Amino acid sequence: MAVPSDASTASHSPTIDHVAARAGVSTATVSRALRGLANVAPRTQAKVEAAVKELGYVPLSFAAALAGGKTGAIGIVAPWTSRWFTAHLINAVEPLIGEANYDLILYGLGGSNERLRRLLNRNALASRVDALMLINIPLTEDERVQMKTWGFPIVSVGMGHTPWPNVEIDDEAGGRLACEHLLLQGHRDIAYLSGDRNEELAIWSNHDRETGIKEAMAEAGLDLTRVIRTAYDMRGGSDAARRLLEHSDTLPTAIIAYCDETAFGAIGVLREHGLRVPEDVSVIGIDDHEMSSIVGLTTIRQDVRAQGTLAAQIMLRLLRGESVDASNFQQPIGLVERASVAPPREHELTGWRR
Amino acid sequence: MAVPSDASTASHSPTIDHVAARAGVSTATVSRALRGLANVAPRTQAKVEAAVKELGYVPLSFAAALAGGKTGAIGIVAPWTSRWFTAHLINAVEPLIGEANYDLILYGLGGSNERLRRLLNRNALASRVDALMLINIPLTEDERVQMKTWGFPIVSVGMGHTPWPNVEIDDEAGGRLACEHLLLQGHRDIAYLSGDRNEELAIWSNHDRETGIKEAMAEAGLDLTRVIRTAYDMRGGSDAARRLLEHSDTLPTAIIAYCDETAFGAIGVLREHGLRVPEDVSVIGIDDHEMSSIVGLTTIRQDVRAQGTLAAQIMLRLLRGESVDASNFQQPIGLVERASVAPPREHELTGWRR
DNA sequence: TTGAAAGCGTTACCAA
DNA sequence: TTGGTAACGCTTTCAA
Repeated sequence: MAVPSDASTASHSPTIDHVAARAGVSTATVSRALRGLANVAPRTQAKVEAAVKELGYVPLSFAAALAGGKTGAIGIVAPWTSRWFTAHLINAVEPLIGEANYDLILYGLGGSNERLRRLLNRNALASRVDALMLINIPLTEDERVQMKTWGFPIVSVGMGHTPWPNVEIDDEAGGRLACEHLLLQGHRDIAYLSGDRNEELAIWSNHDRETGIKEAMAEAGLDLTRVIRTAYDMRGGSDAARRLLEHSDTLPTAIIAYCDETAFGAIGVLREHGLRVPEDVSVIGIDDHEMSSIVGLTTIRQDVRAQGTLAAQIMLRLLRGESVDASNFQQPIGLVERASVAPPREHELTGWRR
Repeated sequence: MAVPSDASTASHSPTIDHVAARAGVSTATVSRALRGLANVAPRTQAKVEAAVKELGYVPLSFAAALAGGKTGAIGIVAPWTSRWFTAHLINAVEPLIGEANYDLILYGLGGSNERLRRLLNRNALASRVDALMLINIPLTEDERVQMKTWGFPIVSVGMGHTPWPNVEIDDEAGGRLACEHLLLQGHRDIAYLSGDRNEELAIWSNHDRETGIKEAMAEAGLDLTRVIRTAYDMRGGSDAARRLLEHSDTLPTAIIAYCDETAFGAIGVLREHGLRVPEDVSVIGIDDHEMSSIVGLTTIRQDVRAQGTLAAQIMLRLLRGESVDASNFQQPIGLVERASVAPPREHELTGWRR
């Protein structure tokens, strides 16, 4: 490449060749010096650094990517970006990625399964990032096989896929724990405000929570007969509660919500209908959303931030070529008792009649 | 470039040259066909498309970036990514960006002013994206001048910078509206749970809201003497309320919170101290967070989603080379009355004594 | 420890 | 409407 005879005249950003000319060394040497490779004499290193500073040189990331095969970016694929779990996960991951000097490319899917398929099927992703974090992303067998050919680190959170490491909680245990707490308080008529079958992108965590609940019920000799399917957020919780009130002759004495946001939505509707929580209906969630302490919601706690930090650390290890010692990283959960669960009342409900 | 004689033998991803060989046309023609440029015969177009499909070819974005100068990515710079405003804004922006076939590179700053400076001062950003959206980002004059040389579309939300278009609400009017509502109810002793001076990254919206409040107070012949500075989130609200309770001999009759999340935090602490909202203290927020309807928080509503959509549309227009007809897009706000504001009680506070 | 030069996969220009 | 070919700015041999 031709180096302008007078670098200071350059109208555009300086290139590595300008730096080389300025420092009186070759392009290759600048490249090595800048990336901290061995075999660069201290004096040379200093000259290069000085030239870089004087020129205000910044490497063009995609030129480096083209030549070196590394993009300097990490992709995060998530069904949604603003719901509680994902928003907080991204927030935890982002500083670690930034400090490791990677860009974070966010592939939000707006809940669309079709957008996910398009993203994965075109191999576009493979050339755009050096590593991928999948947040609650289901994969078909074909996709999984194809992604293995991509040959860069993949880490998942929530839904796991062999052979990649996965950070998760035990959703089944979560559902069970929530249900057992209600049973212990004496509840027998329990409803589950579940995720929607059509919202395919979070289907497994929901499935597992439901399984846990069913198991706990079964152990108490009961059936989970009331399951309302709805979206995984506050609005979904409201809709579900509304349907529960409209289509049932009797009210359950307790409600388990897929997550805290669903619980909030449900509580709002219950109150609108003049029902008190927990006097008339108990409600328990899963997550421990910050708002839960304000609302007084009893819930099963999970630590998203810890999950995000761990997933990011694993990813960065893999990017450095180090290995990780397990493929499944299960994070603890626990019951947080607050004010939204109480023993069922024995007398008739006052204040609510269909 | 040499084209493998037997393309099907290619071990790695097919390149544009493979496609060209397969379709029996030149590289240049494939490039044109793929980008939908004019001057490609329908037959040729069809041949190329067929070859692309058979080979599963996907263009390498950074090779295109290097040659064509377009990165295919849009950057979003935001102080935080998980707080209500930003999370919802990103959520609104992201599908529009995705559908326009741009990647979204998220530069979260973890609230760190220093990270912002580093990001802007190295011209790295300039080469990584085709356009930039700044969410509540303050710019020094030097930075602003330098960024003008970047020569690609910039759109901001919240804090605006000439000459770029800005989407915002009138924060001053918001503060005023909140305060006037309280004054109308008869409140005279009002506290403002304000943002922290040290959290430099949202300082202006807070400043404006505070100004609006002061003006409203002044018009009623009052001074805003109680201002507690704290972080812009729930925890900040809790801290501020705690300090208010600990350091004051008397309680204000009403509290204006910088935003709804701050209000939630404050309400939690008030309740912990046995104080009822609104019987003992009225609380008003700004935002209309989804949780506000559950908590019954009176607030000043703003529509984040609309702001995000508008900002994204403006950005995409600019990217298409179209012009926008204004530089300031002010979005409406409005009072939402719920249950957290009531007239002040005349008698002494019961249930709370320092 | 350094330099010269050949790629990396695309776009853009100029001719045909 | 097409093809040949020189960039684009960096990394990576291979030799020196």
